[in-house]
Amino acid sequence: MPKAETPRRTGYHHGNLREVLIDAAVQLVEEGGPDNVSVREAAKRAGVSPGAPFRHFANKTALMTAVAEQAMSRFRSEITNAVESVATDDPIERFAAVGIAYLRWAIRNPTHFQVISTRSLIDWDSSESLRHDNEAVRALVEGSMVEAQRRNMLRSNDIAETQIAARALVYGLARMCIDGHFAQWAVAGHTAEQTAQDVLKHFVTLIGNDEPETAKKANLSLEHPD
Amino acid sequence: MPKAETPRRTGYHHGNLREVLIDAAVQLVEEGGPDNVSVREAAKRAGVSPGAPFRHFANKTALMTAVAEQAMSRFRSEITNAVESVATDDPIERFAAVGIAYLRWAIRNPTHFQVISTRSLIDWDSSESLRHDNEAVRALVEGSMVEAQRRNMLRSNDIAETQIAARALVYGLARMCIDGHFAQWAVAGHTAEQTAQDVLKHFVTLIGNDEPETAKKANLSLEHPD
DNA sequence: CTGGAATTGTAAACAGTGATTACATAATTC
DNA sequence: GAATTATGTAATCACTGTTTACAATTCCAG
Repeated sequence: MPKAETPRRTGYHHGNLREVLIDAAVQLVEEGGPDNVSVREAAKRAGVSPGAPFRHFANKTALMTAVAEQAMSRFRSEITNAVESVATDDPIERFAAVGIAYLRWAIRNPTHFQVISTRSLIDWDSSESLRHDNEAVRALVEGSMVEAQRRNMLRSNDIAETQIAARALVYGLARMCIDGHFAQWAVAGHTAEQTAQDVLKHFVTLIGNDEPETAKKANLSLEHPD
Repeated sequence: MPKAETPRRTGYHHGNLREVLIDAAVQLVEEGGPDNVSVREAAKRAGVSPGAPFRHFANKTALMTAVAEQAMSRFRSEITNAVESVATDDPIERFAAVGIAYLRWAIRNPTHFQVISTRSLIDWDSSESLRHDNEAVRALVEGSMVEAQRRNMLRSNDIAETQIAARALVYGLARMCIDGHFAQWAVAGHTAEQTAQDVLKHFVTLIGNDEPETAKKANLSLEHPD
């Protein structure tokens, strides 16, 4: 990732400070998680005095919210791209694609996922863009769910509950990974990402109307998931 | 809750400082979440100098770990009590009881649930008691799962994946509540706790071998769960 | 008992934090 | 070109976790 932080105009005024501060904060998040971010360090990396950031962000939370907006935008892109590049129009497969892309991004960008999902770090309500991107993902899930029901592909007709269950499952898997509840998984030969995908697919067959394929006896040799 | 903080021996030595500090930290967690805890404030409330706590805890994380141990112990108690007071020996009902007790505790003690589930706050690996209590809950789930499979009550034979899905679902529901992903739920007439329970029961019927009761059309009128 | 050792408190300091204020400089606009 | 506005600096405040040197207390062996 080439940093877009060429401080074009040199001199007293930075000319680009807002974006450079966000970039610095992103970098700090990547280096050591959300707790590693400090306004002062971001200012230092931008080559500016400790008070300068407060001309562009009301407080630290506002800076973190800007970081979250950027992360959320990429998160959404990855998911929408994934579901658009799915060949079939089978709604359940499309739903699975959303979940897989979701988990993939969360597990590969754990610190950023933490930023967008931990509401105490950011000012969720004040950000139009955050709500908008989040709603887009939610609508994607709901759309495939409704279509699946229309085609009578679901086991239960209560798609509201199925949908919440789906979101909770995916969110739970993602957070269990980033919160470190899965220490043993990698050891067992499967990566966290692979395991999470398997569990998601398992769930997808559970909600489906078809009888599940005669249960694979290969027990995945997952021993003691936390 | 009567505080157990009568500083028995007055004078230079406190005599009870370790426990009083934990109590103060617990109080601070209840007042404003984990971020509201500061070692100095805990010391002040214990009537002691800012450096004193470090005679009993190597660092702030160690103090938070002690808080987590207390919370985890109560969390486990509530769950084991709930499952023991379940009349039937139906393993699926017992499994559901675990999940319901889990969600009940998490939603009613959100800040403490945050402490025990956010690994960056505590030193999970160093605490025998945390791992022990956690393992007890996990074993409870696994036990009912294995028994359910033995009685051929499960739709899938892959109980490893079903079990992880169950944990992820419950953890996801709990965290979505405490992370504030459910703002609208309470508005819709149902409490978060009730909704989470419904979704859990929905999941339980999904993993079961029986055909689900002809889908309740009452759509819960949940509009836009985040 | 007594006296040294271990325990557990204090006081002061350090570096780091978010945030505010008064002020200076640069860019913008009339 | 002058006034206004935007955006930087420097200094400062209150607060944080943590460490250090020191003092008071308790404990245990002789």
